[in-house]
Amino acid sequence: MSTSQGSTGEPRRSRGRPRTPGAEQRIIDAALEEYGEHGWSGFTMDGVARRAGVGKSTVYLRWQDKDALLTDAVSASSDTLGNVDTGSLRGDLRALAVNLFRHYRDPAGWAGLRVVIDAAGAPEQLGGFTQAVTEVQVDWVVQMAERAVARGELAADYPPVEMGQCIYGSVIVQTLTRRLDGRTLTDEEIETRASALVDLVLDGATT
Amino acid sequence: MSTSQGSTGEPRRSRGRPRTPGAEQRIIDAALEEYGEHGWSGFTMDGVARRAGVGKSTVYLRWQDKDALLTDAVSASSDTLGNVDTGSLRGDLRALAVNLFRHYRDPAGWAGLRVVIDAAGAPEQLGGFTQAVTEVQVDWVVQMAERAVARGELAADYPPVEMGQCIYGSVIVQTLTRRLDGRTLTDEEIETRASALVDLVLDGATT
Amino acid sequence: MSTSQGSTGEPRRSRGRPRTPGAEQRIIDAALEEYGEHGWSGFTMDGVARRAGVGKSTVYLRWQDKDALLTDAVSASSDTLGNVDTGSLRGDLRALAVNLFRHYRDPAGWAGLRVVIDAAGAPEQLGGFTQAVTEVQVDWVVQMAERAVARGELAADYPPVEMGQCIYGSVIVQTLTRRLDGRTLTDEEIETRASALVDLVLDGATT
Amino acid sequence: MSTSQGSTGEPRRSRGRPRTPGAEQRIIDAALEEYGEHGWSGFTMDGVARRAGVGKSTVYLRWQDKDALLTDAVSASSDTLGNVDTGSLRGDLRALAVNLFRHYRDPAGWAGLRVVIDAAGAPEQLGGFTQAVTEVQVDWVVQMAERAVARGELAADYPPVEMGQCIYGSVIVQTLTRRLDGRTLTDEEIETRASALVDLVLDGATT
DNA sequence: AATTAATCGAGACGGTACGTCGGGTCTTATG
DNA sequence: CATAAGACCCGACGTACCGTCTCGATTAATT
Repeated sequence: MSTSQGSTGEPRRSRGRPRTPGAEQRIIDAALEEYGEHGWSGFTMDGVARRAGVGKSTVYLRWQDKDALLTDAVSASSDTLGNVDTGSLRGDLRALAVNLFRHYRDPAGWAGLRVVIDAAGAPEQLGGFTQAVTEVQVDWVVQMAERAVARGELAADYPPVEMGQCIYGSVIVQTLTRRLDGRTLTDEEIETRASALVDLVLDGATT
Repeated sequence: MSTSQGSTGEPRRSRGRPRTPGAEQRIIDAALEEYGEHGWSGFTMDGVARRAGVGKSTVYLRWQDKDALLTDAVSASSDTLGNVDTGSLRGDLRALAVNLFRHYRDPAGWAGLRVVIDAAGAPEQLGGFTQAVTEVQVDWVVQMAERAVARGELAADYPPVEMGQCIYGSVIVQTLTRRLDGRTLTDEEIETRASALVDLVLDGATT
Repeated sequence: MSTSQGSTGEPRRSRGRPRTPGAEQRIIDAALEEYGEHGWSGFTMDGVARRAGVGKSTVYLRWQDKDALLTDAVSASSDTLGNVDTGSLRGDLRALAVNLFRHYRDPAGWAGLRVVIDAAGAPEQLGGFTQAVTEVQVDWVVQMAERAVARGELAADYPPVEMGQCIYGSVIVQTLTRRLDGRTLTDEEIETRASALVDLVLDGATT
Repeated sequence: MSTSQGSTGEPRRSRGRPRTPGAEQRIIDAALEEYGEHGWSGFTMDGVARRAGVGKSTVYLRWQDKDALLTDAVSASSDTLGNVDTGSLRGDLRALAVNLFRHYRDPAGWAGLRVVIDAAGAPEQLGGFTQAVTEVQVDWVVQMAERAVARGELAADYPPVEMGQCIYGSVIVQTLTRRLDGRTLTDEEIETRASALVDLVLDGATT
């Protein structure tokens, strides 16, 4: 997901001094912390560099600009949200919803949402990123649904994409609403809401 | 929704030169156009003032800062989204979903979403606004559901807030995804998706 | 000599807010002080702006870059060096030499010399400036010599430009040499050296 | 004159890879060319290293910093300026003046002047260098004068230092002025000016 | 009619952050 | 070991924008 290097396991060593190993991660961590503390306006490249104990040029050597850094920092923390397999569709969806609630509860996850919105507003520049974040998350639901179909829990012709969108979107809206009064959801609330959400999506409102 | 003055139809004339009548609207239009063309990073107050043919002080006389202007410009276009009454719950929800899709399809509505995200990230500053935008939209669903309960379409104990969150959120996620490849949804697609979404919410996935 | 405005007494008022009157001078003073304290490497635009109590944009609104500011600041302090008229050629030249010695003794004057050297190295960019500083100073000697010719002190056909170059140059070289051991010339030394210099130029070495 | 190592012809071989033979000279040449083309502001160590086809560390291995490199590059070409003996004082001085004119005409010599100015501005760091360049040059005049005294051309009590300063300084000022219009002196002009200068210094203006 | 006061366009102002660049140091793989 | 390459930290550069301010010029409502 990183902008800075291809994932091809190229063992080729370049000539000069190699890039400091820990720097990448230290910068990303610093970026998330800075964003969490100061919000978007107050998120400074100088601040990130200082907190990471790194020169600004070291940051700009790896990321093109502020957006690219935040983008990368943010997508690093949303990779494993959907890696669940509880044996039942309802269980899988509940676990996913809980993970999503927790992810968007903390500033890093929230920052990701901000970046996604930006990216969608300027798709020619950041298009690839949003795909990585958004569609991947919807995809997990598709995989869960396929397992459910294989188990006979779900009709084969049911399009699961809409379910994913509902769950993903509902979590966002609820987090949005909940952040307004300055507080965030407790773990118990998250469990309750996740169950209600999944029940609605699976059983419908008119049952 | 304007920040600058109460809506009380006060006919009282102040002493000095009255504010130029068209200015308010010209500025809002300019703001939406600038945002639509350049996105957030590229949306500058100087740019808005120049495009509106107005001095910067004229803008700052009416809005406190950049956020307030964008907020106002944006929320002016989202007031009537839920004013529908088709006689059936399914029809109401479909109409609402269609309106939401259309709203978030153009840059003005999209900008609103960004402002909401920002506001939620800094609730102490912009909290009031997000309430106006977010909860109001969910509220419409509540009213629709109440009418449906009165008509006997829906069980009285069913909590409609989740339905609103699902619909609202799903539209957001779908718009997000759709903006990625540089194109937006056609009206036909919107109709199809709105129906599918409402069916899912009303009937559930496991029917 | 200022880069920022023509000297034509144009009473025409421009439209916006007029430039703060004292700013120009405050910035120049700050520049000379900063240069005097920290030298060239250590002479910072941020430092100048801060010391002058002024934003950086205010500085860059008036001067194109660092060089232009230092150039202007420096040439402002060398305008009256040759305004002397003692009644005799020898007296005039002595007064000029004393003034030059004193001028190059303090950091502001010295900075001017550096700028002149730079300018001569890149004449396409700063050519006009060096003329203002260098040739004007030589010119003073020409005027002194003309007065001397009118008084009958000097042969009419004697080219005075060489005299000016000798005096100007000798002061530079002596100041150069003297700054090496970390100390500068006292006023008495200046008087002595000025006399010796003028005597040499007027009477020659082989008298 | 190199900063990096004594000139003692030590035939002792050190242990590792020997220094690339041509590097020293290639770097010096590159430095002079870079200075000649871009002037002081535009003279960068990266540029020198690249032009010399050498790593930056190779440069810093031999010279302590930018000043040291330029200093060295520059002083290599000013060693033999005063090695003249024509048999008469007037002839010696003329030859010296001609050499000086020629020296300061090309960028290398000019760069030396710039370095001298810098050095005088920060004597604690570069003091030794300026002495080497400045006083040595004045010294030549002293030696010429001593020979002249021995020949009976000059009164024994006449202080020759002032003569040297006059000649040295006048050449600088004239070169300064001449570089302004983008052109430099021709050899004929140099001869003429050298003669006029020496005549002034030897015979005085009031003869 | 004269006065008063709010608003207007324009643009300078003090700040702050941007992304770039250069200096001088450090750390590798390669001779 | 020395070298070449180039990443590293630092800090200044010149630019852009924010939100404020100060002008002269309008434009009513009030004297």
